[in-house]
Amino acid sequence: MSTPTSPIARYNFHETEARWQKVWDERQTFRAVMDRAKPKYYVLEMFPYPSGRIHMGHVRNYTQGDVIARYKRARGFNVLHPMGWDAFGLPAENAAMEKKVHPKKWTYENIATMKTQLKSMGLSLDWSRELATCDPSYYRHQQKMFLDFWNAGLAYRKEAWVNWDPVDNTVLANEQVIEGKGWRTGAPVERRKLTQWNLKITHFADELLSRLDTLGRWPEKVRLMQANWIGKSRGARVFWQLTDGSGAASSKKDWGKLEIFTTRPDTLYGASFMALSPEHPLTAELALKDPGLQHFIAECRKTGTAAAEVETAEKQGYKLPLLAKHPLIPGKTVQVYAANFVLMEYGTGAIFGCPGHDERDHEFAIKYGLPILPVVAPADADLKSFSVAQAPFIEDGVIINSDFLNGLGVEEAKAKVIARLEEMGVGKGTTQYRLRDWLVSRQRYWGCPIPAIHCDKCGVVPVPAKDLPVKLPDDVTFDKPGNPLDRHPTWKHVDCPKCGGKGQRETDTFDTFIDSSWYFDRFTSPGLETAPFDRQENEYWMPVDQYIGGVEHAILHLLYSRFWTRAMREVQMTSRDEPFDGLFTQGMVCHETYRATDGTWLMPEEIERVDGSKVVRLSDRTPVEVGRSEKMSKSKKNVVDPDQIIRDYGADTARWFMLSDSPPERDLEWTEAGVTGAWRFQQRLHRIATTALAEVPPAGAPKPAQFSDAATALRRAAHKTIAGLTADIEAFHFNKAVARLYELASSIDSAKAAGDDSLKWVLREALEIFVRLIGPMTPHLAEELWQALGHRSLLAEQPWPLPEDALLVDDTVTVAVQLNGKLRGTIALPKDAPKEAAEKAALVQPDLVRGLEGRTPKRVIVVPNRIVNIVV
RNA sequence: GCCCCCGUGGCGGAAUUGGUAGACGCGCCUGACUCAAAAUCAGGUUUCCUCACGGAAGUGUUGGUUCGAGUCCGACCGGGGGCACCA
Repeated sequence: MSTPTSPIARYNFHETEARWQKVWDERQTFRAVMDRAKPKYYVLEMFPYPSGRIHMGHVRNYTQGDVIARYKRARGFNVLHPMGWDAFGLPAENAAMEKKVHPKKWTYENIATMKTQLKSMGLSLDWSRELATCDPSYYRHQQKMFLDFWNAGLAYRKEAWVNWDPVDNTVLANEQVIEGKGWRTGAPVERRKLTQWNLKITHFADELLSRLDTLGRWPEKVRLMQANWIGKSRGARVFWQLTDGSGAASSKKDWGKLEIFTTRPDTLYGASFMALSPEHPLTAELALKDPGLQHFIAECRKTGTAAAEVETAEKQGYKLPLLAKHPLIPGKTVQVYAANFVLMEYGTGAIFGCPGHDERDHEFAIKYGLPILPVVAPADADLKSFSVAQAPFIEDGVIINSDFLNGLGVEEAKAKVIARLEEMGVGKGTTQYRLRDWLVSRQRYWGCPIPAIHCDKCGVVPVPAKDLPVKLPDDVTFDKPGNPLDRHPTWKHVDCPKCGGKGQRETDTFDTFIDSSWYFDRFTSPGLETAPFDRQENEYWMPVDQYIGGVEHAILHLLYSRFWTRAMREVQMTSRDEPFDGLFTQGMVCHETYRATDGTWLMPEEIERVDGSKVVRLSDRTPVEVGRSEKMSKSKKNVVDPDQIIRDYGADTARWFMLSDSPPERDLEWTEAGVTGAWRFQQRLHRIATTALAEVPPAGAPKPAQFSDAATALRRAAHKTIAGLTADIEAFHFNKAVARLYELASSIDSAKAAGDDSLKWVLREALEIFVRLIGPMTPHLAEELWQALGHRSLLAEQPWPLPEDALLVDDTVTVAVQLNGKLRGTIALPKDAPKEAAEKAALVQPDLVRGLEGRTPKRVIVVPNRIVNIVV
């Protein structure tokens, strides 16, 4: 990579960028102070994990946020734009094991490095509010909130089958298992039965779902993903009386009622079997005396949860010595099975099988030779030939073979059967959610300690508030796998706060997603020791007006944060429901991949393009295979270091490139050509401005009474750019904003003022507008030019320019003339010319006349200021 | 399997409510400057026919609605994302 240089390139970005960063810093330009007289605007980008160095994804994310922050500041808002560190997490522990460096040291060193890097980008951040989640002054409040939630019944311990990541040696929340694999390690998760801490996110399931509709400034896609994740289903619980089906006449045991959940109570008359989850308590009870069942349960457990395995896994059942009495058909009983496809975590862990109208039940019934009765038929079906023997019918239709439901539609039948079940006391209409409670225990060291103490006598006891924070011990070892806290010689041994007897600290730590579920609240009062935040400050600044981050957090982080806010509301810490008013999800930064002949991946700087198309390896000139553009990742080496780009081209160039061309929500391809293009434009701008400056009148020169045509044209261009660009920034159309700025730059560049004094004045006006408009995007260059224009103030503190409305509309418009909808030519008309005039002018347009070939128009359609269509 | 999004020049992408398709940038071509190169500046650049004027076709394919479709509707093809034995 080489820096393009030229004798004309006088703009020294190195010196300039450092100088203005220092000025902003010293003058605390971006410090946010509560001021009720001013409207506030809270801009936040998802805070980084301090992994070592910033990457291009950060550069893109923070550039976008900074454009908004600087723009809103110019619009008169009191802007809060803070930065912090999502500092707990496994990579720190992995580094400890691999590099023998303490996680704390590793983390804080990374923070220092990355802070320097972020500062070199010239971001308008209020660094006085910086926080790190691994700091006890942060997590003490988190521990306190957890105790409050616990007290309010929102946190609890439960033994359950959980997802275990065998590589990271910890449990994972449901949201952290992607296609049956751990979200970080990609290792297939294992099932383990453990007692773990959970947060009751399901308590808010309905609200988390219904409130999505009110998040108007969130991407539709994210709301949809959350809605699917919460997964609301309407249906019924139905109670089936169990009886002994073993054939033993003497058995008198009362097996009680089996509760099942179904979304299709309308198909109850088609029931042919019952199925229990292998993990269902009743299955376990029966297994005690049945080695065959024990074996079956063990086999089911072996099958992984990976998508591929589940897809191919055959339906397996184990016949239990039980029959279930049909709640609606007197005298009818069906066989009860344990079945591998029934999930314990959903509904009641038990189902009724209706093979006629469910694919899984159908497959099961075929395998075990169970009856398949149709109870729903298509409205137009011939009932004599209609059959579900080959395949289930799962669409809407008309109920048949179902007594009092016959003839009804599916939805009507559902309502009617639920009413009947409730009447008879054998069922109940219910709503079921797919969402599970949030499992927050992690068997790891580098996280926030869970403030609980286990006592043999008192059970699990909360750590008293006065003893917070429960600090992580520093003296831990990483020489063995497992949780260093658990094997620490002294840390966990404490007295029970309740009885004073011997107790043991909880050695699990919190899921780090808790840390990021309230940091935006902490930014409103970062130094406060007595509480997570000051209520007044919090109510002034929150909610976040614009949140920006990757779509990969569409469910995890965003859903957890929405939950945490509600949990805080439940314990009267806030009255707010939602933390993020506006959300924008930015695309990834991609780059081509390169492979050497031996198959190894190559870094972009290890290759060279020859003759435009051929690519060779720099070191030995061997050919290189160019792969498609993919997300920058260390494993494929297609990464470009932001530091190097900023060093070679400057922060403004990096920022400008990030905003150009690609719409911000889409993936961006990083190319060398694109960067040099952005760099050249910075140089060109500086040249255009300094050249024009030689001609323009001084700042504050009186406005001319009259403008020449050329001057008016440039004024129009400049003022239209203000209006267009303002709308573009509001709509996150940064690529279009950039295109407008290119156009205005060209207009300024081509304006030749020689002898035209009004144009000279306009040249200054246009330059001033231009410099203000690029301020949010390339702040250093803008500040430099602002000063060159003769201002002593800081551009960062200047208001946004407003367009003169009169200059936004043209006197004449170009109207297209069409013949049968095809363009023939154009005519110039005064704006808002009457329809008759437009029609008259169009009918004599030469290209149209030729196209008409003497035919008479049948009809003429006139769209004012746009089009005249002549139909023959 | 279910749900959702997207297909526009060589490339990234523009295109209010249906109303002049290809803004702007990159790349490429030609020219100017230069001993030369780089940089810079000027012009050109959807395809086909034509010296030109001009004309024809054209937004994944296909059918439809309309005076008029990149935009709306149907079917299909291709790419991407989410969920996934959720009863």
